[in-house]
Amino acid sequence: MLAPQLKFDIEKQTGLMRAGVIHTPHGDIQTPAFVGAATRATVKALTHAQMRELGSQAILANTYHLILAPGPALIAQAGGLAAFTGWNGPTFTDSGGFQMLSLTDAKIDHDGVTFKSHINGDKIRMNPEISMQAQWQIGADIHMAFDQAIDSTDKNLVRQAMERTHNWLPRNIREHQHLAAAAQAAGQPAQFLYAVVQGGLFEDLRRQSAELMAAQPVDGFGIGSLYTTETEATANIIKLTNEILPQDKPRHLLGMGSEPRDLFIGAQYGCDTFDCVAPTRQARNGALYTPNGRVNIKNARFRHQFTPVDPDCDCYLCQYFTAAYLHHLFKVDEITGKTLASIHNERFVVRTTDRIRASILNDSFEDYKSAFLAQYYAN
RNA sequence: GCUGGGAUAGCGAAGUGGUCAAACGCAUCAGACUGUAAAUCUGCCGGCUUCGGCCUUCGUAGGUUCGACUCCUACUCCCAGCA
Repeated sequence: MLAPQLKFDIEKQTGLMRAGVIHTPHGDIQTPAFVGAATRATVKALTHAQMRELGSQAILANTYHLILAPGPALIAQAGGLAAFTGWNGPTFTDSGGFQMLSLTDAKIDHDGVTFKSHINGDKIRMNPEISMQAQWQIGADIHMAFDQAIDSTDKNLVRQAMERTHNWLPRNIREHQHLAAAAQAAGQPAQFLYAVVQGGLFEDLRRQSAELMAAQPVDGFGIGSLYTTETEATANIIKLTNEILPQDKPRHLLGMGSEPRDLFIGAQYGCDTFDCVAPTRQARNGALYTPNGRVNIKNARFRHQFTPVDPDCDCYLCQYFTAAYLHHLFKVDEITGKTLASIHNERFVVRTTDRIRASILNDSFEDYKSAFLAQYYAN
């Protein structure tokens, strides 16, 4: 019995760039799409209703965090992530690999990693099998293979992380196939696996990694460990990676989207989905995206601005509230301010990605890109 | 009226002879944030500055001392207790 494949239709392709639809068991994702970061099974400060209203199509939760609480078994009991959260739409999980980079207390070895819980000091052991099992219990539509994320310019370290990721890949796949077969036999919905390309900013390592990944029996690909501000180098890496990866499977650019130009770069060079914590994190800290660049709503100049943050924005914040009001909410630290700012930023990236999609479909991507970037980065 | 205690930068509060433009917290003013240990973190925070310093400050006015936010005197105001 062959496990079902993740269905991905490409509607239009221009060079590496494409617009398509990913069909998940919980609904379709029109791509390119921005996926909301819901690390602990919620997009911070936002309800699912708000996420839907601003046009979000999918969310991404984190296996490591859900292992800590409430535990994968409980989410399985609840019927899986989509049901547990009430989101009832397409979902992704990250594998826990990023926490090898983001958490200082992570001891990495050949088999996996041991985290020391920041909550109570518990040892949390993760490896490909544990991550796959946890992700199957959590039950997102799309899983990431357990990899090692790294942010370094030291080629030896980057190579080491890449080789570790490569060594872990067959274990991810084997465990995933095993769990997929069991689920299929039990009549449960399918879940899908993306393999993650590593190699930092080194072209030869990226090629090597992409070539290995391209040959795997997986449903799609993640592109990991790109955190640099060196835009051109990043663009080049994404491009050469996607030239190697098979065209008919979706690619997810992991964690990139702190800067709107990341979305353009990603889409232009063949990525279909993106996730990033920046829109919501920065929103909570008062940084709002506008077509003319980022603004800090806490700045004194907004105290008396009785017009919207962005008069042309169609989000709930800009439709109903002034910048002066949001400024006030931030100054007195009311939670509503964080919510409104998060709606605005999330809407901004979702809308921008939607427009990128539209521009691909009607052959105006270059025009849209240059106009957007010229305005956003004018100063 | 008496007896104690106290007055330090926007606020609160350390400092009790020199290393004090003055700890620390808050506020102010800015900055950062890329598969979220992030409602977090950083800088600034008397004035001027060629960023090396220079100048003016610790209720007010005097005094002691080489040197005072720190000791003495008087005054002003605040607080507590007693009348």
